[in-house]
Amino acid sequence: MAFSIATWNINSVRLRMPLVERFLLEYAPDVLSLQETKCANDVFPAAAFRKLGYEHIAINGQKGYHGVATVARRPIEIVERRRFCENDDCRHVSVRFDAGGKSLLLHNFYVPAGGDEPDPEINRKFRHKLDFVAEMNAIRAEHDEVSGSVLVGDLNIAPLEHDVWSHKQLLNVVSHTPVETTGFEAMRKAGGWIDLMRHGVPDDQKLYTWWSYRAQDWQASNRGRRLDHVWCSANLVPHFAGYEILREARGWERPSDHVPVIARFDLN
DNA sequence: ATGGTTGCAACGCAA
Repeated sequence: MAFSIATWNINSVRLRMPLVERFLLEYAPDVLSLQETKCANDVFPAAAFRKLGYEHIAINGQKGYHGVATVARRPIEIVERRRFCENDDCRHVSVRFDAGGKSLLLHNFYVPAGGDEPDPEINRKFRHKLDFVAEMNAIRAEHDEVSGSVLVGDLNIAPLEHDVWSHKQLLNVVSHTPVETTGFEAMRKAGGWIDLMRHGVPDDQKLYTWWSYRAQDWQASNRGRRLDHVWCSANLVPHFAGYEILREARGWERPSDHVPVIARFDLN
């Protein structure tokens, strides 16, 4: 049984609902996790998702900032909206659903961006980001014979050298500093998570999911970063059937600065 | 070396 999970930082779900519709109609993932929905739960465009066949919706939103949502064609059970760093930011929602005889736990994360100054002593947003990633150590890739875990989202860190357009030039830029990338990879491994976007892909192959709005021509300069991720528990790796970074979506009208990533699995 | 853009919401802040 084939199924697919997509993740996309949409940068305002209400503003970009036409792009979401286009994406769902063309690619029809079974499950879609969104980040930066930027709206409170009572104004989330649930009716539009239902009309597109995504009748099962788990949201954790707030007015104006952050916010995550997972929508699905199949029934999903909301598991948790976890708080991190003892504040009320809406940055996580987890759901459980059945797929091909297995019960899957799907975490959807929006990790703090961290501001511009990569010094936790003078930049509280960077401190918050480091603390948030440290707290993610509690999120483990739980699995047994009948269950598995997937973690997706905008994690706002590009961990490997070729996850950015220039390793050297970004070493002191928030998202690729050694303190971030080291803590990030340690957290991932401690949790038992597999980085599926690098599974079977050479480490020296460039992978980007985000291109800044500030470039004059994002396509020509191609100064991207891999900020969006798909992880899973080890027992799902044999069922992984490949993935796609939807680069073209960066060129759609009024785009998000992130593009969707679609991961495919085959169970049974 | 610097500044470049976008969204929210209604000013500057977050990204």
